[in-house]
Amino acid sequence: MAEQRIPRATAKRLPIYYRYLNILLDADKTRVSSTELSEAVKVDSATIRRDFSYFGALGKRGYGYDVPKLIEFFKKILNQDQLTNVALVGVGNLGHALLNFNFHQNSNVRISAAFDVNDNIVNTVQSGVPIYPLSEMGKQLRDQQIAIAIITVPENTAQEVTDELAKADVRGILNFTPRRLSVPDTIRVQNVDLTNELQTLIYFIDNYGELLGGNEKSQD
Amino acid sequence: MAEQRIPRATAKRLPIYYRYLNILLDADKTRVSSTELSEAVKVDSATIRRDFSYFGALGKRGYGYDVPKLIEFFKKILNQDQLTNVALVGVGNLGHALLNFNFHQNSNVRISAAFDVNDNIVNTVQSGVPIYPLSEMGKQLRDQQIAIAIITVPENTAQEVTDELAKADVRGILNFTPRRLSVPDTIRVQNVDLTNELQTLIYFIDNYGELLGGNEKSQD
DNA sequence: TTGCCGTTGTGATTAAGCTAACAAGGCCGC
DNA sequence: GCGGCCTTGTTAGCTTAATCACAACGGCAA
Repeated sequence: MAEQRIPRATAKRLPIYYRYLNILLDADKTRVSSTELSEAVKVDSATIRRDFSYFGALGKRGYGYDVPKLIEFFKKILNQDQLTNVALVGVGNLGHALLNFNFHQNSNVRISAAFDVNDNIVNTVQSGVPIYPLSEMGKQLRDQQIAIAIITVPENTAQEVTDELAKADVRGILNFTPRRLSVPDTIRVQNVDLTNELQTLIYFIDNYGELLGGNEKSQD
Repeated sequence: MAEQRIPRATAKRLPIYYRYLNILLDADKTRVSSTELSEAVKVDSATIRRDFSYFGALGKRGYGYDVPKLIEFFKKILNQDQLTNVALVGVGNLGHALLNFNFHQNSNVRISAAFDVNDNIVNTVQSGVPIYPLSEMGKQLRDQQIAIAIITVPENTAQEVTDELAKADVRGILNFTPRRLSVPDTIRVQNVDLTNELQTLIYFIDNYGELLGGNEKSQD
């Protein structure tokens, strides 16, 4: 045990666990085993037990895990006990959809400010979120203490926008553009590349075929 | 060498390489080194060389790689030399955005059919794509020989829709819902969970901090 | 209280992936 | 045509992650 760092792979699974635990609680289930969890989230039960064990002994042998207790625990771990405000940069096609996307339903996150260059929407409120001109981005981010930005701008402006975000001391970027961003190492980038996902999927289908056995394992 | 199977991690990077190579070609660069590529796509140069080497000796020592040659090669590998039609299931908020999303700009993929339950849009054409009622899904998918589906339906209908897709012999699913789907092992699932991405990003920021060194490495 | 049963937590093993480092070998200037 | 230089292709070592398998241990019934 001894307070070691959580493996990256484990960290990526935490939100998945957290969400399913909440589903269980909604269904008034107060107890769950790693095997049962495994079925629902498609992660090997041993992996789940190991993941949990990084945080100490959360379960009881012969019994399983206490759902409310786990939820309380992960809520803190995942910072879900406080609201996180994020910014959206680029209110085009995809950006608009994200404004309407209900992040708040499943998590304690909301888009609290958006930025764009389009004069038709700048200084309006879209889906409850104020749209500011891009030129005010730095100021607003600092004033509102926003540390996370989602970027859905045209590919060719992505790096430029990123540089601005860096100046405003943003700490994390969720990047929907296909560009791989250059950032200082104070910033963490998470890429969501839709075209890539599709191409990868096509590749796997054409080349891995039925082989590789049950795909219960290894989604993504 | 000897015709082995491409590692999963490599496969996921192929579309990234492919895209950047096309950017190079557009800029009339006909030659590139692994080091140069490395900077652009944020992948270690040794990893790139290794990735390429799975496909044989594509480069020339002391020279680098021939861009057009690589593109031709990857185009075939990634099935980009022929159009891939995909279906969209669920034309709500996010679904609409995907209809407008220009997959075709960066890849030879297009959404050629969409399905929904909403009578207001069923049997209309949205963004150039015909919307069919969900009840016709099986028939249309078979008639149009569509093997890949994107699902952007409400979470609680996701599994149900998936089961229908399975019956229609779909081979791949790009899943935008937070549910982890159960599928027969003829189907490959790729999950895109936006809430998860954000939560993971938040977790990393709060817990990994500046440590971990340069983040040029290990995005996603 | 006792003993069986079920499920955890974890050591050991295997698998997958990344990166450093360098010999092999082609390019290019002279 | 020759020699130095550059960049590949690959071997080896290392790191991370997944999985197996089981002893430890708490719950629960009698």
